[in-house]
Amino acid sequence: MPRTPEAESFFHAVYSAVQEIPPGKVTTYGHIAKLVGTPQRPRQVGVCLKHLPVPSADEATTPSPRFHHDNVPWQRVINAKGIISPRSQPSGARNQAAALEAEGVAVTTGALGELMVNFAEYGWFPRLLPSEVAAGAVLSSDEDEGEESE
DNA sequence: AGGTTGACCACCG
DNA sequence: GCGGTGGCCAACC
Repeated sequence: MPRTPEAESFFHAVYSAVQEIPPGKVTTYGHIAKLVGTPQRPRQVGVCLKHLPVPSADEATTPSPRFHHDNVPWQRVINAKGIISPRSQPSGARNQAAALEAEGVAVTTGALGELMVNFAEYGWFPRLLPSEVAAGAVLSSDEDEGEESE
């Protein structure tokens, strides 16, 4: 859990943004960082997910946190190389891969055992969060899709 | 109270 | 295209 109010709001923003990734899609830490207005801190996005609280260890005694492991689709965030971050133990990445496959995302295994997802097929990279668009943010009509066709 | 680590990334050689 | 570097900042020694 964050120690300072700013950190808490940052965590909050990150979790909200991650919740907007559609099922069956993936994005990157860096993109989430951009979406929340701090493009230079992809690293802290990873920190946020790492510290994602468990749903409710004891629902009766513990105040259920607004964001937790079960309502924030952390598995839909991977690194900019299209690889599921191995972080420290491969088991974690395997677990994440399984969660993605469960929602229809194809995960391929590289020569070195890296678990990869094809951005061309599953990538989700909006300029603005859907919720912000709904809130009235106006985007210029000069949209342009720079989709790299693999 | 100071130093290191890390679910990262863009940039340069 | 790969390896090193700098920036970022919360968590953890």
